[in-house]
Amino acid sequence: MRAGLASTRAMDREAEATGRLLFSEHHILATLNEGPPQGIRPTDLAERAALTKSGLTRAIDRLESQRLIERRPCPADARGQLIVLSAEGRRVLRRSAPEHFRSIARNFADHLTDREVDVLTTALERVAEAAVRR
Amino acid sequence: MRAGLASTRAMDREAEATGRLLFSEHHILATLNEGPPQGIRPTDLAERAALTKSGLTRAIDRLESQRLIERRPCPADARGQLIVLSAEGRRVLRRSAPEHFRSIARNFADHLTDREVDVLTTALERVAEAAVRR
DNA sequence: ATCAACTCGTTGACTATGCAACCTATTCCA
DNA sequence: TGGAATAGGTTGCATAGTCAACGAGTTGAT
Repeated sequence: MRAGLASTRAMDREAEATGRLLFSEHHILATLNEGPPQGIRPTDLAERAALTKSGLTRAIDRLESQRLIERRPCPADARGQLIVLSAEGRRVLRRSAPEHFRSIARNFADHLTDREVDVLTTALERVAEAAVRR
Repeated sequence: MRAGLASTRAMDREAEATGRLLFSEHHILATLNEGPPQGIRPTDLAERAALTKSGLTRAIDRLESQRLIERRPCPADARGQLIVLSAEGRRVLRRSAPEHFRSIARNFADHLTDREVDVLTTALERVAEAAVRR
């Protein structure tokens, strides 16, 4: 927990200072970018960002007000939506990415061996899956 | 990050529901309990809890208002303080601990092999040390 | 076909935490 | 030894996130 909290904070401080996307913002945009072109449902996005539904609503609000994403009605379910990356969002993501990854390296990955990265990835993925499904 | 966020949230929800100490509260009291009897300096405590100075001030405020800890003047440095676990704090910690550890097991450790626990511990400790020192 | 139970996303109210600025005490350099 | 720089802790203000309750839409059992 310490590692996650302290390194996320360090990365966000750097991002703020250089005008880049915050860690969680980058993560949401990247998830959208890698998803299907029609968009992703907020509930799915919440799971992948480890946010609650309401937390995700606020995050979406912020990103939408910056015109980085769009809310679209979901044709398959009138309650739901599809969140889509805007052209501007894609630009900002692309511009942010290189320094974002360097920041992850500096504040996290560079302190680990390749083997440790492998173990962490599979092990924590398992923990996250279990915790999210509750 | 997902694993840490989601499992901490799950544990805090359980703790709230059963009237136990929250994860971070337990961590602070346990750190005090394991430290020297004269107490621990807030700045040290902040590092061990991955909080900023101001975040720790607020956490201390809350625990003090519940009479679980005490602020004492620090004889060696008139600017500083020593935070000490109160008798009541020790009682509450002891009472909270068993279910706290079971909750950690359910929401985290049970999903990992022993080897994974070893790797995570040493690797993430290294990351946390590096991130905290900034 | 109906209606109860559930799901989706939002909102209000609240909490934890961050940063920057501040005051006080300490340290260190000239 | 005097004064600038630094460190310890608190505070004002801002923000992201939580939970519980809600309205609207969907599902499923009878």
